[in-house]
Amino acid sequence: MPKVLKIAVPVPLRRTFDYLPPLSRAIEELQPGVRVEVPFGRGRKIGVLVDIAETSDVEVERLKTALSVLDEAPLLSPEDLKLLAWASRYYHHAIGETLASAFSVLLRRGESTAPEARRRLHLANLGHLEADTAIKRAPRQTALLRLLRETPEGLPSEALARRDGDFRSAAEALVRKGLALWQETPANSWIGASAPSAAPLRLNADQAMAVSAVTDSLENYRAFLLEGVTGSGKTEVYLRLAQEVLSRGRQVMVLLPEISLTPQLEARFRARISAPIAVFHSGLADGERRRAWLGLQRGEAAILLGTRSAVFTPMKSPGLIILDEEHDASFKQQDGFRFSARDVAVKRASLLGIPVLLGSATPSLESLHNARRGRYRRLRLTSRAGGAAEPVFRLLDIRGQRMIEGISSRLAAEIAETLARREQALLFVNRRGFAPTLICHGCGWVAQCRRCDANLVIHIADRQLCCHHCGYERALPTACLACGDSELYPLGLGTERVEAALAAFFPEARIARLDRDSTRRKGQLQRLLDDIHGSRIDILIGTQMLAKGHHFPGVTLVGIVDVDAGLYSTDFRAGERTAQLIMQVAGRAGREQRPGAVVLQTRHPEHPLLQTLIHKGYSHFARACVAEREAAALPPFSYQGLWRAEAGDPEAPRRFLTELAERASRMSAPAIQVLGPAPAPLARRAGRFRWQLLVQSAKRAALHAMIDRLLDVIPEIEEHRKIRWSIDIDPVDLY
DNA sequence: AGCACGCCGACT
DNA sequence: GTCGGCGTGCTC
Repeated sequence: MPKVLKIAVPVPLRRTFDYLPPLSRAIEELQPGVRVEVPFGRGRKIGVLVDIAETSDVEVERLKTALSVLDEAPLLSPEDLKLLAWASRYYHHAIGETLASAFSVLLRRGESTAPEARRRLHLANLGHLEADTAIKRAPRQTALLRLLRETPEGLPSEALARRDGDFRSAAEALVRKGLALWQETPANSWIGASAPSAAPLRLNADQAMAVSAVTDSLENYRAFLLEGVTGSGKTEVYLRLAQEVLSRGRQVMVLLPEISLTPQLEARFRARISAPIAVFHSGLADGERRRAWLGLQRGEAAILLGTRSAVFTPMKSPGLIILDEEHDASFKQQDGFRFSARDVAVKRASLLGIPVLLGSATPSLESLHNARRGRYRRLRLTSRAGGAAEPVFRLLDIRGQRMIEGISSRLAAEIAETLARREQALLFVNRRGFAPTLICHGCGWVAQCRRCDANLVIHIADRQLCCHHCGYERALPTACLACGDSELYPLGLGTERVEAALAAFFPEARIARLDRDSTRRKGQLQRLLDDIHGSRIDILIGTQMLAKGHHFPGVTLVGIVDVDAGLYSTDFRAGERTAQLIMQVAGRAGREQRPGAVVLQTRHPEHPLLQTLIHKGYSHFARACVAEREAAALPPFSYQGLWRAEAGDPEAPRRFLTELAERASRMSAPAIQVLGPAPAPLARRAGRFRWQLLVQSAKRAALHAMIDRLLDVIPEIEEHRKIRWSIDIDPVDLY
């Protein structure tokens, strides 16, 4: 029997496939972690060699021979493979797809790792002089020449094939005429490497303590929870540690919840660190992404800056993982491979024997609990660096108050005072659009989405009704679609409506809105942020986007227009999230020397969440919340897996999950609770009916064993083909 | 997931 | 008589 290659093929199947070694390469040279092209079905696929075995469960005559090995040396190290195998098992996700997620797109497609020659097109001396008239009959060449005159650094060759036209032949024509010339750049030259321009800041006692605690354990696995309010100087701690790790010749991985936060952090890292930084941002072309990926894999790039999908990127010699805003739900992937980048980061650090640092002003209850059990070491930054004052919270009881478009007169007065002091105000409204509902005064009809169980949201700017769940859009009707009455009213508040109201209140003020709609186009967010920093904005209205990371030093008043929306929800995590949101929004105020005020409009000023949070602080609130979770045996005191199922047939998902639940109960595992099936929170979305089944246990191993057994019996369930199902481990969105 | 095979309805 | 609907089964 010849040796057998165990290949993870990128298909949604929970097993590897066996192949005979290719004829081209001696088996002794093969190592797990190389990409292998294999015949699969009637096509070919790029898989990853995960193991070399003596025998196969498949008869040898049925085995196909691998076509070729794509890499000289493994692209994934044994530690990478171990991490990915763990993730595949833990999240019950197909091994081939799990492994594929570690590669950049081009490498996944089987393209070469050989560094491509990089060329830039530059203006030749002649090009400076030549009048455009000489080539006026060639509009492409004229346009390109003009572009080259505006870009002294030259144009990369890959930028010539653009969406607005292919300029490659025009480029060659200009080169032939001596107006332009190609310049080669070495493939491994990093655009990122730069001379540091900023000096390190002085550390306060807390920061110094945190830096030394992590430094002391750089040679071992250790998880740290770095707790510090906005402005307490977490970034400075990250920078010091990064420098220390780099000085030991190792790499640093830095993960952030979302891409809009990378430019700020990137700028701070670049100002202080001269080593090459590989940033994974959404604007990266496939080729650039491969270059960054290979730079990290080969150890040419020293720092990785990215979002959750970067957590699996192979690195040659990682020495530290930093994950900022660890409480943020966007670290959890919400479709397909539903992993938590935070939990994967911790696992990766433990497999590598290196420290991981989780930072947050408002740590998740999971992490606080881990700290309390001694699994994480807690590090606290108690004072605001630079001596800025803590914001002052004020509950604004709006019961019986006269409200105009959701704004009480007292809030309006506070905004007026802020503007009079020539300071900035920030208003948080957790919904984009004008109003979440359109209702008919004549008959009570409400505009609903035809395909979802949701109301249509009014968007005044483009005079449309939009479904925020399926993307459905229609023109704003002028009369009721049910009774024809023309008295239609917007119900509820969105950012657009608050913006319009404030524009009427404060006609002189410069008002800006920051939400997904106003920042859709590239560069718009940056422009808005620049305007805020440049004091060209007086009042800023925005959604969640405002709450994350951005610093607004000129803001001294923060208003939360409707805090009650977050207080009463069926999701057991709603309280935690609301508290985090309040603290995060509050963190935008009172930077630098001016104290900030946070005003919360509420009809429930006595609500325990608000009282505890505001008078005793987040830590206190979190402790109370953890106690409640313990009493109710909810996470982090139990572990959950959520089975989601959806189909066009309204009853099929329920029947499917009921069958699954019955099989689970027949398996008689006493440590397991099966809850449901229940309709999903949005029971109908984009025309599909959705149900879910919660599997819960205080014992993690028992939960996973049960899920594995259920996965095995799914093919026996009659309707399993009609249903699109998925399993979500450690779900963060239950309802 | 793809992709083919296969067996029943409306068309050149 | 065919084109094509998507149910079923398989991928080493």
